[in-house]
Amino acid sequence: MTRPTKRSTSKDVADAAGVSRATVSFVLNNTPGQSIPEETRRRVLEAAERLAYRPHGSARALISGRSDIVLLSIPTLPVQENIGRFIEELTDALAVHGLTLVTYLGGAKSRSLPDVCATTSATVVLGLEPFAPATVKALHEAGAVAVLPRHTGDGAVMRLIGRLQARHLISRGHRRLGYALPAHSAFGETAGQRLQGVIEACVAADVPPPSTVETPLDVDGAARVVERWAQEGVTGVCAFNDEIALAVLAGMREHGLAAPSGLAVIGADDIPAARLATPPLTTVGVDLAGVGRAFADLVAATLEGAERPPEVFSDTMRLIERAST
Amino acid sequence: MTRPTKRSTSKDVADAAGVSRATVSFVLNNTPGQSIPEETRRRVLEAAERLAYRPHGSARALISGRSDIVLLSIPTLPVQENIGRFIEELTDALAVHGLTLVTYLGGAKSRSLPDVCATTSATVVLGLEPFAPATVKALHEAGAVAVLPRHTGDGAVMRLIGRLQARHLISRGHRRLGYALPAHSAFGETAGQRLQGVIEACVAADVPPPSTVETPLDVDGAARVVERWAQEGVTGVCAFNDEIALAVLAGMREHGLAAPSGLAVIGADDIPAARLATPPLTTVGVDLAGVGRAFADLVAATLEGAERPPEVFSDTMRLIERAST
DNA sequence: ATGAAAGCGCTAACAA
DNA sequence: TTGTTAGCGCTTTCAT
Repeated sequence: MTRPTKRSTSKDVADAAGVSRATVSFVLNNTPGQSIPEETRRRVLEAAERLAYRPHGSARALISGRSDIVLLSIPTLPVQENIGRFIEELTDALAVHGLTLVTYLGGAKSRSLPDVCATTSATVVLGLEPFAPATVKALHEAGAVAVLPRHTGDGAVMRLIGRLQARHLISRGHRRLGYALPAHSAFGETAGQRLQGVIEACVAADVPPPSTVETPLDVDGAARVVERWAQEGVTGVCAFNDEIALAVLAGMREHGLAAPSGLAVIGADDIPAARLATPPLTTVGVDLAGVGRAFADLVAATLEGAERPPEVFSDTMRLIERAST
Repeated sequence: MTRPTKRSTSKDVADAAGVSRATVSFVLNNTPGQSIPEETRRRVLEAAERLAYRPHGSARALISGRSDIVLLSIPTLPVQENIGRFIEELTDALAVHGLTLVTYLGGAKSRSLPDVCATTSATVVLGLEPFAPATVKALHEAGAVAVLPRHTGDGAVMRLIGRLQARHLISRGHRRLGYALPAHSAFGETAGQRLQGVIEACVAADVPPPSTVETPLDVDGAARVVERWAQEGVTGVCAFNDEIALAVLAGMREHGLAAPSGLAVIGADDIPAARLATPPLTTVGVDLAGVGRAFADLVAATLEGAERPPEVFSDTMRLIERAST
């Protein structure tokens, strides 16, 4: 069963079809500028099919100097349901360009990303946010042709999420806002960027900046945070994400508070549990599919040498109003 | 910036250290049976370090006939937070054996798994549940040396989850159970297996089998399901997973029912939102880290040729009792 | 229209 | 102890 069924090579196909390996290569790759008789072509194709021939990825990569592999690095924990949608869409969109996406989810003791890049022979390395310059350099030295994203405009997308949250609360008449930050920041820059967006919206509306508190994912901890906001006169809270918003809701319950009257709460990311919360959670949803497609185009453009490619990810998010605000 | 900084080769290192490529290879791989003078060894190591040399994965794979790559295939949607923990642990555990784990999240239009296996030159292909025999064959033909898991004992782990759920409810005195199945079964065999475990526990306790209903992830739909159970005299419900359990809770609220008095509810997977639900959700947690390590050992054993490797994943789950039951 | 041959970066016999 | 060499599977000139 673990029978390493000997893999068929281009030579096997050539022999089976009674031609040379070169001819096989020409046929299978549709190499332009070669006129192969229809009969030969058919024989080759048939033999390849019958032998379940698949070109050897390593050999191809070795000769062409670049593989068809795109490596997506996801640093750690925040693998939410939504990221799956994003990856799926990205996979499909990249497949159209003949690229194969695989994801590396580095654990704690895990090897460095450049190492992974080298052993997988990845041509492109993708991240959720830009890599540090030193990492970019190391990745190139490890064989990466392109490393993206480059400059997401200082987290423009993330800031936009924050702005959407705050503007909604402000438009509802809230003047004193709270911001629920993740407790143990495993979210990199993201948390700061979303918060920044909230602050920007406050400034624009001439409202004081939010009372920002790290909010743990347990009822008691969240209850203490809620209490503090109550003392400060906060009436509306933006949470870094839906999970934290759920914690805030749970903390409120401890004090007999209900949203939105006791405290208006808005989350971000639109996870499935948000719709099922009590009350249903207002949140900011992102069109992951759209982002995935845009990202794929960016990769393709970069690989083709476009020097200043689009990098447009706006128009991908919208406010989803539910009962919690 | 997309400067494809020319990658250094083993020849570069050899030149820099003033030795031959073979010597470089011996030193870097600690090839046994070679006595290299400390001085030479040092020079080679230093040169490799300075040039940021990393062996070319494709070249290695080509010559050795097998890469160090393990490909984990996750069919679709159910990428919950927890799977991230599992993957991370698996990554670390495999790294100890010198293996690199990457994940393939196939989208809709995406290429076939054997294709991905061939282009990535993966040596091992992993799935969350056993692959169909035809797929296994195709994967071997695509170059996979091992394809796992083989036979999870007909979903023994999944059945165990179901048994744990039902036994808990039964021990609480419930005699008429409900089972909340996912509405659009994107969960493959898993759903049926967990349900099977519930049925087994019912049989063992001489309780009628559960009233099984597909439960949508929205409040109204779930409310209808709850109503039906109420009519049937169901007093305790096992949900396929926590998300669905959350939906059941939401549906109950529509009828003014609270858990556990109105209906006892138990989920599975212990997602973060479970703890934050109203009331906090009793669930079955799986020690993902443990499963990850066990899986890694299985891979290593198989690669080393052990014909009937362990495949033990029991002792990895436990009941987490909270207020909903 | 097809075949022969070289070579991608690396490792491992085999020589020296 | 170190260097020379062949060859992994494939693509691609260059001859035929």
